[in-house]
Amino acid sequence: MLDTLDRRIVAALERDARVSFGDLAEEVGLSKTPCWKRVKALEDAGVIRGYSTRIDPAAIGFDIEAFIQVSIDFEVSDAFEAAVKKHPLIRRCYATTGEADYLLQIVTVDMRALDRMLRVELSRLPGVRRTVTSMAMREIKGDISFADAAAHALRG
Amino acid sequence: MLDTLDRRIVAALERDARVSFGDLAEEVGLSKTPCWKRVKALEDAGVIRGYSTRIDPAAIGFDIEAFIQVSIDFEVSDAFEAAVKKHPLIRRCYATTGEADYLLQIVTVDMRALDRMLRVELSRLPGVRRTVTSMAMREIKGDISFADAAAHALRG
DNA sequence: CCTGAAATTATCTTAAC
DNA sequence: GTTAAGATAATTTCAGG
Repeated sequence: MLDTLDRRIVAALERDARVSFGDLAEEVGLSKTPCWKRVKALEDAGVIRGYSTRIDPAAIGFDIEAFIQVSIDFEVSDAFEAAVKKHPLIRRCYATTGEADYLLQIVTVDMRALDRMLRVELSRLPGVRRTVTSMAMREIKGDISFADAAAHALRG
Repeated sequence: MLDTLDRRIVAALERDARVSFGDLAEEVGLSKTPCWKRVKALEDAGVIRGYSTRIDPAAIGFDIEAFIQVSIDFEVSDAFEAAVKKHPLIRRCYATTGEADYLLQIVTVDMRALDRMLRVELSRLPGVRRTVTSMAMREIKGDISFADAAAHALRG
């Protein structure tokens, strides 16, 4: 699995995906060449899936976030999942155990748009039987460092 | 708000945060300098919060993901939230409306670690009264393009 | 598997238009 | 907004520990 140096590299890249190899190497205590090689190896191994940009939803007008538990007819689960992937306001979706079949996280600009999203768009996705909505009032924690998680898992 | 070019820039940066300004400019139909200026402006405006690396949890051994609805004593909500922020296995946390007070997303390496996480660690966080756990069996959709979401919100 | 240096190529950033 | 140019950085290669 990841050794200490890999975890340092991953942690640094999670913090700032655009750090230069020079700075990254210095930060993790390597010289540039092996640092570069490790990053490439992590990319090839699929540990690093890509580099992305964190956008502030509120800064572009998405003031409403909500979680929606969705129960469906499983005969049309493929069509449901395809529709979920296509819908721009559905931020994340997981198939879950428990009372509902899926957990969705969505964004909208306001309550009016949330109403429209639930009443008009979501309810008409393939197979949707029942939805239970919970508003996200505040984000306490956005995304963890998987490098820190890995270090914790090793210890504990 | 964001104009068409800004949205194209954001969409491209969400796909690949390490794209060169040369390629980015070509992709969005600008020359390098105005493209670079727009990116800086988006950073200064807080639209771009930073650049991060997508890690595959499964590739580093985190085979279990779960959502946990947590109800707490609100007198100790600050301590609870501080503990959540510190815990490496808590991936995300939102304060929510509904039956529970918070929704947590956690990762663990296996079921044994999940049991430990729930029974030993989570239950001992400040103020925790009740937890309801749901396993994430499969990720249907990871993270949206906020640029696409913004374009959708404008249209509809 | 590491270091260090050197050469090439690409990219960033600023300045002038 | 464009084009152009100097400063920086990325990437590859190689000799050596």
